[in-house]
Amino acid sequence: MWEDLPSSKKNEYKRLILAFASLTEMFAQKVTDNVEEAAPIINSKFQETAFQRAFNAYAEDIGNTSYDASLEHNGEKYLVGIKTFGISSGDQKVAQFKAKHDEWSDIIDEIKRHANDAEDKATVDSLNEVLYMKLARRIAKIRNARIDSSRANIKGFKAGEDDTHVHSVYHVLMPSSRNEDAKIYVGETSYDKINLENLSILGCTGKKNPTNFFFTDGKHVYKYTSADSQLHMNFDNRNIVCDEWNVKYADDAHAIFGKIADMVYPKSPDLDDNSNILEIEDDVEELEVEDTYCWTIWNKNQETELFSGFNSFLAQDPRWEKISVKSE
DNA sequence: AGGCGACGCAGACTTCTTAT
DNA sequence: ATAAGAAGTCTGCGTCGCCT
Repeated sequence: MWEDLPSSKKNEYKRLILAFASLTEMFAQKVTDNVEEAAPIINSKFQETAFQRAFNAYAEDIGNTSYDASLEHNGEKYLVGIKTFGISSGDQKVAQFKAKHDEWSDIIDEIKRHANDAEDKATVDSLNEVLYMKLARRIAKIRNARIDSSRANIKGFKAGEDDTHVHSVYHVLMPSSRNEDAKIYVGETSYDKINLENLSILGCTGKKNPTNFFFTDGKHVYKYTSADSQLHMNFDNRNIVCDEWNVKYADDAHAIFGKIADMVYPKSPDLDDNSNILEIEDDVEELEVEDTYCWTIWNKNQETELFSGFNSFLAQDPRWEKISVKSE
């Protein structure tokens, strides 16, 4: 998809994303002295709207659909899953099956029991191979059903089941890590149904976690973690890069936010106008005085001085002469 | 050898939407 | 109205490797 999209739109997208990233200083928690060390910030919600705006795409992430956006270009239709994660991060969550947690708990329990007797990871894997496959098939079926229903519900255009001009892709932005040159990598990989015909089990993630395991359909490597019923996918980050943007950090991100504040909440001239403030005050309901207290502030000779500790600053004011004359 | 930081995993939390 | 499910995000903790 990416290489086929018009560069003018890609540039607009890039501009928006880099604008946000340039303000990283304001979001980086741990790098205060040297901003250059920070990893560029991408906000995923911002990314979604920026993408939709730049490419005139339709927002699809309504009602828990699998795809975030859809767009059409030169007769080709794209269903797009949008993600952000660090260039050196690991597997990403792609789906969740909480509703199936109870239904699958028997299988999970059995996997655990097998693992208890096992000496090492290899034994866990071989003892559970069949169960892993059983789960993997169920996971794949549900995942595929969701993708199908999302396709059917696509609002942007009619996507026929056998339409060869419909492509589904993951479009991801991957910020560089800390202490690297600040960059954002654009990545793209296929977002297809899991191929049920070609499933193979790669084994558990570790001897201690027998209920979490890897499997593959030949196209992608998936991982299922039973505790939260989450399906993860390996995006092979470095190998799906199709573009690379250099990020420049703003000299004074703070000031930029200040300007935004001024634009959105302009200092109203009305508020500097006293009469207006009086008007506002008039709107406030008059409070009824229930009790009053007063006390005298006198000096050690029990005399009240013209200037006490509370208003002594007035004595220094050259205007006091005039004021005191007037009041007399 | 020991201390420290980076990293990755697992799982919990948040937000939104839909089902009941 | 309320609960439950889905996706997205955050965080604690263990591990590993590097530096002293």
